[in-house]
Amino acid sequence: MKSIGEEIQQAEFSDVYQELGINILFTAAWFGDRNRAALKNCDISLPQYNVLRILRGQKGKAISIAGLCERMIDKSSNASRIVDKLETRKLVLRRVCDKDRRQVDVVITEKGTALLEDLDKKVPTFKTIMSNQLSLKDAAALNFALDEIRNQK
Amino acid sequence: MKSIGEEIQQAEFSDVYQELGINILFTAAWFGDRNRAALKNCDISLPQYNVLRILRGQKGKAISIAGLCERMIDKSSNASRIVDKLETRKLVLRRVCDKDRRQVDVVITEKGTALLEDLDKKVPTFKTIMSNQLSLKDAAALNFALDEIRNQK
DNA sequence: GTACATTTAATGTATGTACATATATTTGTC
DNA sequence: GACAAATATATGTACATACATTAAATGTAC
Repeated sequence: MKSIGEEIQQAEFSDVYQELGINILFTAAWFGDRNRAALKNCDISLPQYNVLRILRGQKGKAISIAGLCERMIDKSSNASRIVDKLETRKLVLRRVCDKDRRQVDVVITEKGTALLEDLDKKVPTFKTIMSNQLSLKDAAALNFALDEIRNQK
Repeated sequence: MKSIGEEIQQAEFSDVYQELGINILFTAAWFGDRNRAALKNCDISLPQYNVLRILRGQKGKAISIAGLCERMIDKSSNASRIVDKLETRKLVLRRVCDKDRRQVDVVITEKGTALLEDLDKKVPTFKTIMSNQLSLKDAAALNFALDEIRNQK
C-alpha cells in the first residue's frame, strides 16, 4: 500500500500532523479526480454538477445565490457565474425574489433533474469508495476527528 | 462544536461514508482558506507558495517540471505557468537541462528562499492547527485510514 | 421621508485549472 | 543513419477561483 509520503515522493515529514494535513489535502484532491473522471464526456463540469445536487436537495424550494454559497464546499467560488452556465442550458431557472428584490431565486428544472439522474449512475458514492476498507465505526470516528480539527481557533 | 452537517447546512447525509467524504473535502477547503488568509497581502498566491516550498525541499538540487508535478497535490495544475510567474519575479531560475534538452531544470533563487522564510512565519503549521485537539496516536491512525481509503480500486 | 449604511447579486481582472494540441528532443527499430 | 514512437514542456481555450468593485434594493436613524 502506498503511503502519502510515497504518493508525493516526499521522503519524510516534519511530524505526523504535517503528514496528516498533506494527507487530507491529497485525499480530497484524489476524490475530486475520481469524480471528474466519472463525469468525463458527460458535458458538465464538477462544480456545475455539485450545484445541481444542492438544488435538488432543496426539493423544489428556491434558494438564493448566497444560500447556494453557504452550502458549497468551495465558499469563494462564484456561484453567480456557475448558475449562469446552468441557466444557459436550461438546467436551472433564475428569477427575482418577490419578497426581497435584491435576491434571486434559483430552482432546478425538470431537464436538470433528469440530467442529474443520469449522472448519478456514473459518479461513485463515497460509500462505494470507502465501505470496503473502512468500518462504519471507523468512519464515524474519522468524522468526529475532522469536526474537532476544524473547531478550534 | 459544529459538525460538518451544520457547517454546510445539510440536515442529514445518506450514510456515514457520504458524510465522511464531504467532511474530507470540506476540511481540505478549510485548510486552504486558512493558508490563503495567512498569505493575504504577501503578494503571492497559494499555489506559487507551494511550488516554492517544493523547490526548497530539493535543497539546491534542480527539478524538472514533471518532477514538480509529481510532488504537487493538484496534479493537473499547470506547473509550467506557475513557474512562469515565479521566474518573472526572479524567485526561481529555469534553464534547459544539459543531459536531456527536452527537460527544464528549475531551482529556487536566493531571493526566493529569503521570501519563503518570511512567509513561513505567517503560515501556521499543521502541527499548530491540529496538535491541541488530536493526539499523536490519533493523527497516526487518521493517516493510516486515509492511506487505506486511497488504496483500493 | 430623506440620508446613509447594509445587503445581495453581478461584474471586472488576474490567476489557476482542465484538457487538448503543438513543438522540440530523445529513444528505439530497422 | 532514417524514421516512427515516446517523452518533456509549452501553449491555446474554456471554465473556475479569488478578490475588489459596482449597482440596486432594503433597513435604519434622524
